[in-house]
Amino acid sequence: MTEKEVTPVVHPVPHTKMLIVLLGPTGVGKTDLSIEIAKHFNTSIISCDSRQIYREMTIGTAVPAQEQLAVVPHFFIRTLSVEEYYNSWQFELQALQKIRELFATHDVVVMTGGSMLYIDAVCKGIDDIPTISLGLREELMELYEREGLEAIKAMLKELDPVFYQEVDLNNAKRVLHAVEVCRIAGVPYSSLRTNTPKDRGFNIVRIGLNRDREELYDRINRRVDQMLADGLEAEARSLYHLRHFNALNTVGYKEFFDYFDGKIDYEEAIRLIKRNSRHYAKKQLSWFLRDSDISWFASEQKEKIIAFLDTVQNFV
RNA sequence: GGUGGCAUAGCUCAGUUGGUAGAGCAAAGGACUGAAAAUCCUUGUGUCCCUGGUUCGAUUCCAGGUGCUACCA
Repeated sequence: MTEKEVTPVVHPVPHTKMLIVLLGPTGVGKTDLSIEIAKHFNTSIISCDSRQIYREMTIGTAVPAQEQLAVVPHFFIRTLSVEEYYNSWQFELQALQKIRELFATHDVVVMTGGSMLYIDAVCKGIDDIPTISLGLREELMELYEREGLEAIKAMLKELDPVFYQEVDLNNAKRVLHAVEVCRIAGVPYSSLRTNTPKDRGFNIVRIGLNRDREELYDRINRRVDQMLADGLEAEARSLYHLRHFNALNTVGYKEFFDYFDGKIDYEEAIRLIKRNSRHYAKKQLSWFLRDSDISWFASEQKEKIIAFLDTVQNFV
């Protein structure tokens, strides 16, 4: 306490544990490297992937192979059914709990994946917001379908004029969600948004993996061809009856559903799966690149990355 | 070899009755806190094949060349 009087700045408790977050666009090569890193530090892997978490989807989500999963313990892979509701906040809670559990016996834990919001949820935290009831969601959805976005916008303007100014008013999902929160919480959504990262009590090192754009796209295209050879169409067909679940609003499946419905032909479905995967990769890069806390490496710099992580750990 | 057609964005092509151009696809950039592989926004890309000629002005008309293509030999 006397030290505090000398230095007015309160020093955070030195963290002795380190979470390595390996991130990057889809198809860049995160899976292989994450296993190497986990082996190097003799630890486990937290998967941070909003689709690999569903057990019914395997081919289309590029889940690590059985052999790879056997090398290092993986968590949050194929643990949920596509019929279950899930969101980034739940992931934040569960992943954090698992990470802390692992820290009891490990100094380092590896997290890898490409789900941007899920990564941020774990690293920075998501604001406390009451859980939305499915009843309200349906009620507002109905209103939206009956009276259009204008009606929902008008509600938001009334409930939360501050957020109304900030939000992308063309984005129905955002507007709808804000109204949901206001209705459930009884206060404006904007008043619940703190925009302050939470301290996790451990160090976080974020490694961004990237590679030449053309090469990345080529890998993505070829990976889709491999998925097709592995039976993606049959997998999609087996999930067709569950297509209305949000989990199946996923690249690789939704295009096949349109094909099954006769809306597009087979060639078009394949073309769209490839294109949408490329667009997804681009979108991920947009999100990650604006984050100045990420240390970027080219995908082939494996030794350099591990050396970098060793240095960071020794510093810790 | 002969005759015709074509040559414009990364691709497929449209167009300019002569005033340096536009669609689709591909692509690029961005937003994002409880649906996120979701959802939403923005953007164009150019020696109009080359060289001459006519013209105030040619991507457009004319001639020659080159390339591709079709048919005939």
